[in-house]
Amino acid sequence: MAQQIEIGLNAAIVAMIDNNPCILRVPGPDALFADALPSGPFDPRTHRTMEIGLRGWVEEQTALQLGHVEQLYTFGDRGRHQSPDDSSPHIVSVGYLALTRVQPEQISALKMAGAGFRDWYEFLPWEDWRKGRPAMLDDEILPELARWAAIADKREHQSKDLRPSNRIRIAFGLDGTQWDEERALDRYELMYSAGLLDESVRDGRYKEKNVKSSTGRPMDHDHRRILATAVSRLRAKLKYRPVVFELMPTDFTLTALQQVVESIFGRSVHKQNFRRLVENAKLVEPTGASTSQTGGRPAALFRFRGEVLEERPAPGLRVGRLG
Amino acid sequence: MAQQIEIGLNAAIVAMIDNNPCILRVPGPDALFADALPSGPFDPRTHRTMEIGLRGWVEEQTALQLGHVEQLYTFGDRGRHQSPDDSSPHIVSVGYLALTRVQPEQISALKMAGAGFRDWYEFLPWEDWRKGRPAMLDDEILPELARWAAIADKREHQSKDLRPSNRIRIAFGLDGTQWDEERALDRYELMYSAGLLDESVRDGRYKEKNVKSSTGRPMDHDHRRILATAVSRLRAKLKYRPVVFELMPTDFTLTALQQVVESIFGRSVHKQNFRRLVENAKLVEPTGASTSQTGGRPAALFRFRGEVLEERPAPGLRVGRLG
DNA sequence: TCAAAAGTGTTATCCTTACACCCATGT
DNA sequence: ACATGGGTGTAAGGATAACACTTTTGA
Repeated sequence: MAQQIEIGLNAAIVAMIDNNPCILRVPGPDALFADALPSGPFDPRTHRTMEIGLRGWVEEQTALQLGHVEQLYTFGDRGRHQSPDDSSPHIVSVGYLALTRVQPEQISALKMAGAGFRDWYEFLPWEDWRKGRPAMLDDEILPELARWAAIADKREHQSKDLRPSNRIRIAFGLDGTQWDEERALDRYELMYSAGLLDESVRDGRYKEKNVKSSTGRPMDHDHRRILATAVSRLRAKLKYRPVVFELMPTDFTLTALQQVVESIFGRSVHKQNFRRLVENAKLVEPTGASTSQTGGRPAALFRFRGEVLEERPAPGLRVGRLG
Repeated sequence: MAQQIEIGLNAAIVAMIDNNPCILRVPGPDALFADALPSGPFDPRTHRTMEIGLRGWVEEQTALQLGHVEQLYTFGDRGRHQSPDDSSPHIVSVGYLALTRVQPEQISALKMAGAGFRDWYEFLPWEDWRKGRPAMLDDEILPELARWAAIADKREHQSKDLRPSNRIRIAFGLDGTQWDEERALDRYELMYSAGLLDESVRDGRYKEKNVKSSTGRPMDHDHRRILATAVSRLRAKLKYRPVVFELMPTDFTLTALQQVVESIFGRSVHKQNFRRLVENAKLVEPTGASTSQTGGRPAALFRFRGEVLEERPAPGLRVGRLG
């Protein structure tokens, strides 16, 4: 009668390494195929809430101190990840985004345990526009998506949802519409549906991948989807909450702050406007010190001015268009 | 080893009745105490995804056609709703927001089954500013919140989160900060923590309610919290997605549209600016007909122009400040 | 003719965007 | 002196917010 289910908690744990956004990966059960996100069960007998449970096993297994933690989405994912030997007992999984800072010695400790941080753009390479529009979009992704859309449009021609070709146009910023970095999840899902990802094949949706070259590293289960959700959410959150600072050292230069923001958004931002924004929002204060580690003129050091949280209701980095 | 858990799906199903936002309520298990949100189990054997499961039992039990459905939040809520006879077996519950249209005959059918729609402001009366600032805020809620904050501030004085008095200031728009209709959830949670709600007492957090008069109808379990989440989410969503139209009849006057938007936001909006907004966004088109049902000059009828979905990436009603 | 609601035209202000130039240090 | 990155001032344009008045019906 009452259906019994097990809950899995999966975390996309983000830290900056050399001003690049990295996520913690562990070897997947099918280790040859793909990485996995760290995950653990939720046991309501030992943890009062799921977030406490998550913090518990993460800090226990990785010795990382988590800062901001945020629930992303819950899915009961039968139909996905049906490996023949279905060793995964949990049917419902809850995805989380977590932010942390990481020290070099922690990195080596993790490495010995087989885990480690990896640049999130290795999993989602089309999301990185910092060096301009990624060539793989026009070379591989968009042509194949267009081919798929032509078929899918017909199949869904009377659905009341948006037709695939339009979803693609909006998600990928085609004809007139512009690229919106927050739509990372939409892009992932379209590529999954169109058979452009290793996961599309693994889940039995396609016989073979519809594109020859790499479309980023795959992950176990839905983990890459969770990562795409985390990327979308973090990119959106930055604009109205000062969460970036949980990824920064206590003292930093404005350029370093800008680089971190750019690396998360996957695009460059306008230097002066960025600075004015940070200044007007009173998000930081000068420490008084400066550093000449950067080459060129020494840069003033700043720290996060935590009091903004108590002053303004939504202090974020509402960065504008391309820089 | 593997902890077995049951999943409950709870839906805040919203429909407009006489231009007021109403939610579907059913008699709670503890029927004398409070209403409940409709809820049902998730059985992965019969439903591929949780959303399909939800649509399934809702349409089966209520004969309502759901439009937009959106997951809100998942909580593993031990510690809440510990009724002495804990007859509720599920420990994890997933909250959903769903929009629907309802006909008079459906209302009577539901009434016979003991269910029915109720104005959501009966549950959250402090959220309705359409007739000005609700008196209960200054009469009851804010004084008691201030008293609680004085104590709670001390207890949490070294927490790195915001102190309660500041969370109150931001959530309720005190000194300089202005009321933000999207913070309905924050407000609910603060009132719950401060012992202002019947739920605070029922859950054993307080011996008695800290305020004599009514602070809105209580609900079972976390259901009023889910409702507050739904209100927040719908208010936010309206601004960047044209979901209002799922709550409107196919043909409507611009004033009716404005009233629906106002009733959801719980505040009035500026008439001309609202109209210009709707017009500029090309969200509607005239049907050609007009109605004189409204008293006064007949009003032109409009319908939703569904093509905007295919044209603009984020077509919503970015309504501005107070009208 | 008057009440009640529909419907329109215009201006001030601020925020976003874009532009180009000067400054301080290490080599 | 020159390369490198740090740091600033200012103006154009568009979106937002605020304003008050005219029009068409039913009673």
